[in-house]
Amino acid sequence: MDQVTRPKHAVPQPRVTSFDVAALAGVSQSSVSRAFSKRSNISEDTRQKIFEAARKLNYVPNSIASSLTTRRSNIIALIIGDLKNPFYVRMLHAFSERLQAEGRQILAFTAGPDDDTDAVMMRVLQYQVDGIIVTQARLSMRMTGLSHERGIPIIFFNRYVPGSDASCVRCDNAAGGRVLAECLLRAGAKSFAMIAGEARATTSHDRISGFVERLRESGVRPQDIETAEGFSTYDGGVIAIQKLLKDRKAPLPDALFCINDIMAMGAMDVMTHSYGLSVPTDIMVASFDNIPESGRLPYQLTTIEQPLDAMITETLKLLHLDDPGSGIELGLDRPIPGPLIWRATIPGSAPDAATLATL
Amino acid sequence: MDQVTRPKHAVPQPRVTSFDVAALAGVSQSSVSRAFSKRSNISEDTRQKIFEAARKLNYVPNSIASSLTTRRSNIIALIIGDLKNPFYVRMLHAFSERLQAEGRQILAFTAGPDDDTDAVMMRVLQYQVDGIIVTQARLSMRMTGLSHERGIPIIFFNRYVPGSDASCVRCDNAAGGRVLAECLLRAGAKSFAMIAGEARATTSHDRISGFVERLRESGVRPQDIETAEGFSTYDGGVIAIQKLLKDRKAPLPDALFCINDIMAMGAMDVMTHSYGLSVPTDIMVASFDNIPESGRLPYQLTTIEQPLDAMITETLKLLHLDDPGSGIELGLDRPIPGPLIWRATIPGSAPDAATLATL
DNA sequence: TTGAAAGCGCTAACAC
DNA sequence: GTGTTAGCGCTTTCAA
Repeated sequence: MDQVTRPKHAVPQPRVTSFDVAALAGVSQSSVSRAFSKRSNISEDTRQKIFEAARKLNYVPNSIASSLTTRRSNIIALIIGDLKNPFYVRMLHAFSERLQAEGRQILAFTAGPDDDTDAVMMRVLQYQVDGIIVTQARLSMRMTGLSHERGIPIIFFNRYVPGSDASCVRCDNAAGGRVLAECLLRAGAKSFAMIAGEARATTSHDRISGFVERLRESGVRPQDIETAEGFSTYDGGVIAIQKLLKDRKAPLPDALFCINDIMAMGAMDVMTHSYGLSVPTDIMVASFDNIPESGRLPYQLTTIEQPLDAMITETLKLLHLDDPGSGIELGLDRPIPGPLIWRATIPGSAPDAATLATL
Repeated sequence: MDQVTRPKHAVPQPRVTSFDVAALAGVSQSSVSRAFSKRSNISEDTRQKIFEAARKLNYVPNSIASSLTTRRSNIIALIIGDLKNPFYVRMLHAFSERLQAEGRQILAFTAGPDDDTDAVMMRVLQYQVDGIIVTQARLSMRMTGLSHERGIPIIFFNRYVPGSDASCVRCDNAAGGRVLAECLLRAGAKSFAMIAGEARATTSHDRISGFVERLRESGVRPQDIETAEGFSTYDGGVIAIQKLLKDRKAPLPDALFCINDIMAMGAMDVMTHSYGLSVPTDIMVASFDNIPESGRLPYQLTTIEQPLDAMITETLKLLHLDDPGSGIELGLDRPIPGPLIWRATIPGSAPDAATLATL
């Protein structure tokens, strides 16, 4: 009775291999292999016989072993910076579902801004992944080269690295910036504040430059455009708006442009709760991403949606997962337009599509 | 000049193997293997010689091949339901960092509530992972059995499956529920509403039962405790509070207990923006998780923190990643107490630790 | 400390 | 359509 109090342990069984299944089914081992692989010459009859034997033995093919011979692991590496921005969470989830549906899985690698990305890449290469998706992190040319030499394609997702030989799939950020500027202008805004992300981030840079470009075209003077940096996080948005508002003598700008929703949320929370400001009455707000949070009651953000599904489709296309022999195209850039999501942070109604198209 | 307009393609190079390195370094292939493996008998001299050759050839050990012989992949499967709740995002990120620091990676598997979890598990087993962490999904006994037979431990994270032979690491939900009840009681609450999660979720069940238990002990009558179900999502919280408040004739309950922060946020947004209610003046709120969002200006939730770091440490301990031969202990349950995070949704100040300890 | 050789479990020619 | 056989790139005895 003593046994009951001791923790129970599982007893590991010897591994069941395709040889065991072959023996039980009375066929050769290679037939077992054929039975479990798509489009291979095997009679339905023996296949069933094999499946039956496999079921009896609880046989599961060893994908590690098969990767070794086929040189395909069906694993895609996803190098992710951090998950503070819900957009990247959505992205991760969507990639995982899409890939899993086609029999592949995501191997997650984290690379913070302070981490040695090259070291992480070496780890990635060890795992013999079929492709690499990089968000937020930056990669040295040496590393992209090593990866490409091995036939492993790299896609920068939502991050454009000028001069890199890795390809890039991203939202058309500059175009979105122009659209948002136009919306604000039409709603009557004359003076502007912007909360940018990290200066090095191309995403931030492109959104800002499209936005400012359109403003300039409409005759807005440089002194009517203020900027603060928000590091693309909620807390960064909070800090940036405080810098903009604290001890302010000048009148409030008419409109605030945040380069992503999460910073807009931080900024709005501060304006609403610490300064008693109303949006859009006191100040209009526009941003980017259309994360799920942006539609919630306290925010109702007018924003440019990142066309996630289209971006993922394009990424998977560039990855050429199904015909690895085709060679890796280098340095492709795929900007995808994102739709305007009109909500409540800009007064009035959305410009019609025709108008926006001419931008 | 025509070439310039054609897309450039990377030319795949033949793979560099340990044999190539051995040849260049003038040693045997097995020495190369030794050089790259921890604690192995090799002179520092030849090791350096080999590293040098490896560097010249850009050699990276093939971990797929090594997994085949060692039967260890250094890959941990993480089966995740969905990422709508930020708590699971934090968890994913924290696991990934902790594992990566010790030379392992996460292979992500998604299993929605409608997916066939057993089919997902078969996929997991193919990849020869060293361990499996399951959140949100439920697993059949057959599958846990198959995994354990293969020597692959399974840990349910933040999910207790009574009777399962897989072990479980979780927050002590019932204790947290009691603490929150006590806080609300001390703040003067006499009537209560609760927003529960899915009925089948043990997490929700335990939090609710601890909460109600304490209420009963203090003489609160059953008719003074209302319940609505919120499916553990933001939108679910919104719907639940609307059901509770719409066409309400009875007076408002004194306090609202939500079994997680994300639903509390949905409920608060509705109460604030649609009903003009103030927290905690009109109604107190308490919840669970301490996700980063819960500390933001519009919420300031008083909540029980899920002790994520401790939970992860315990999970890694139960996984026995470093001594796989030790056998898998079955059916362990590790409830870990979560600290009370006192903010602004309950008036007054927090009960002292001594008081809470006696609960 | 080092090298030779036998696998790990599977796929893919190649014969039959 | 099926079986035989030679690897895939590595780790790990076993001898030297």
